[in-house]
Amino acid sequence: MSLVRAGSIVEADWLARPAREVAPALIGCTLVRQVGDRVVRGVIVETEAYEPGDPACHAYRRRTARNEPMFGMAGLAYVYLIYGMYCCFNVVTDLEDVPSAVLIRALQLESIPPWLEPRHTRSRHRIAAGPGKLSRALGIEVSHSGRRLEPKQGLWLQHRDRPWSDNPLAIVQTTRIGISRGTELPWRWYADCAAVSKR
DNA sequence: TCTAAGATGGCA
DNA sequence: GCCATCTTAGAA
Repeated sequence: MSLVRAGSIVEADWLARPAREVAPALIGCTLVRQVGDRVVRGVIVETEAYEPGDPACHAYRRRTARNEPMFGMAGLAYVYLIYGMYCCFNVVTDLEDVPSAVLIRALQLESIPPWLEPRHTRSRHRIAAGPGKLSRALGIEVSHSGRRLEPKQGLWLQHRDRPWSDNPLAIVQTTRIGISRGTELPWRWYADCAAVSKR
């Protein structure tokens, strides 16, 4: 693994380990979205891990066209449509052919995305509180699935900034939300703040 | 504060 | 039918 500098871009090799390790490590990192010349940044405050052998993992049964990116190299995006109207954004982790990913569930946004409709910007601190709202806020769609997380794609990750490292929020580990199997696995992490989907 | 149900579409 | 969701309405 390469040396990690505060604020530097997260590279694939840093993500090439089990999702249950990456998920808590991503808390405090920044997700950056660029559309044209407009940039929106948000600190990741809530994550969930999905791994092989985990009945809640999309790749639990078999490899399909939808879950294909989960089998790919670390550092890819895995995005899927849920309940017909929302997208969920995941960061692919671990080695190739080891289907695993981290669901990014909430961000503490640095600024209000200028492209968002006013009706979605009313609850200032909770605009990206929840995976569906997060994807809507950043304009992440299924078409991003399988793409690398890098500036060239307009979507990438940065390591924790110095301010976070100097004064980190407490990280809570608990069970995952919105699933019916694997409910006992404690693979959800969040930083205790208002931007989290649920405490 | 809580529970229930509707919107809406791909997937197994 | 089931969903790694969110919002709104209505009960309590």
